[in-house]
Amino acid sequence: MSGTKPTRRERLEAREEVILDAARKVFRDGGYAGAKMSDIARAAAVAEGTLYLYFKNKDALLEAVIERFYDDLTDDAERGVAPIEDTFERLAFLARHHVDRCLAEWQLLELMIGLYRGGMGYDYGSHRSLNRRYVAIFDRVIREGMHRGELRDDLPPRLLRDLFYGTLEYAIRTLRMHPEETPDNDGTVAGVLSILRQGAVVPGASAQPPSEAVRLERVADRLTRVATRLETRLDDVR
Amino acid sequence: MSGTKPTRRERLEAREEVILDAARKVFRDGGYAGAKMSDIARAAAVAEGTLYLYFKNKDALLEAVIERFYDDLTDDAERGVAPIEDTFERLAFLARHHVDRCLAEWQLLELMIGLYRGGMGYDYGSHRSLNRRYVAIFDRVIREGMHRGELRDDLPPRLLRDLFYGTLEYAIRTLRMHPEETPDNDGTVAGVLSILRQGAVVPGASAQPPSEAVRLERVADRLTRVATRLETRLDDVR
DNA sequence: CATTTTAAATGAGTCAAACTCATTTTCGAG
DNA sequence: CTCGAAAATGAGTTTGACTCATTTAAAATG
Repeated sequence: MSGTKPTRRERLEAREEVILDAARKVFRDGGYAGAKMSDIARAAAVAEGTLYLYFKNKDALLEAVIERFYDDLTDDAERGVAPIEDTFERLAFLARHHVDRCLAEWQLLELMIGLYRGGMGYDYGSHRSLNRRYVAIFDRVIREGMHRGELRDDLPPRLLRDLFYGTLEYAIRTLRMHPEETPDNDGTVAGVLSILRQGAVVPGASAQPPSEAVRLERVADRLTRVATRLETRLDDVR
Repeated sequence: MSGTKPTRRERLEAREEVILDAARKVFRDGGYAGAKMSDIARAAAVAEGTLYLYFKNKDALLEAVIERFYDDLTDDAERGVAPIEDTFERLAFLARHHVDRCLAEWQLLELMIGLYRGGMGYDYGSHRSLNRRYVAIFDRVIREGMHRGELRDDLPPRLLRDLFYGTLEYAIRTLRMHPEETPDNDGTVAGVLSILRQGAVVPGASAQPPSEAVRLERVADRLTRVATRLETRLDDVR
């Protein structure tokens, strides 16, 4: 790799990266209005006009930045969920992941929401597809949970999604707004899960004194999981 | 009232109202970037410079508009909750009210979120106190519900608040983003309440936990379903 | 290797919109 | 009616996004 002269295309892509990185930083700590195109150009060591060769305008540049953020978020979520078996552990991971990442770069998140500030004839399309891919991970977990009989299947997944991400993002916003209070992300995540558990779970799966009924249900859980494993194996065989 | 010549102070306040009304309209259907100060001035039948006698700058004007929106929202919520006795009916009212109002003027809502777009050294203070007053209504309902023994009191009200408003606002955003799907506000509201009900209610206070016999039957059902799944798979393989 | 052609980069210049301020208008008190 | 202060005005300034004629670098050609 080193030693080979980069092709034209490679040079262009590298420069785009540089610009995106610079823009991300400037947007992150300046906000939309605070981020001047001239600042971004300087940070990327590029002339101002050059920015417009790579991105139509300031909005398009911000959108590209957000697209990258979203992509990273999605990839990491996907990788993180993959090895986890239990539905609730999966949800716990997704919640943690979302909160941690969004807190780390919450400015970008707010910017993203702000991008779609009314009117301005904006094209939601690209954001929609990003969101769809991210949210698909959650949906898959939910669907599988329902299929395994661990989750109530009379609730639309859409509602669960709104509840899950809505609660988390609202909590993040609340948190950023009252910085004097101690964060307690764990508390938030645990709380959401607790409500989901006792609110979206097939009745009986909760703690309590482990009655015979509950034990039976746990056995059923285990059998369900075994079945899932078998199914996976069968898929492999084929 | 009519016939009396307005005092100087009254005239000033009236003019401020006019400006605020104009600004609200222009912001609402132009968005932040789309709303030009000159448009607002024209809509208020006032010179551009005059705007700056009443509001320090564009941001301050937007903030004032939002403050009014929030105030109205709060007053109506307060009035609406007052005569209702039952905790869940109160929550249902608050949810409905929030969704309806926010959908009607969602542009303002997004603008509000957007106002606090990073950096720009903005003072969250005023928004915080607005939010506090609005949210206090919800908190009161929750606290009373806990006191009456209708709600679990091991959950922090803050979490319930994040869940309630977070879910609703996320749902609203989802809705605005996918206009092809049918709205179904009722569904959303009902869903949130259902989850709250079965997730935040003291067990036994409302729906009794199912009897052991019922649970056994459910377990049997689940096992049957598992078996069916396995059989299907095996058939596929063969 | 020299030359032509084509792509990429530049930054001075344009333009639009937020904001300022010297001037004018309005209005009430004396 | 007159004067002074408060309020309003809009032409002018400033700022920052965006354009485009020109320059520079790279690739193709012979």
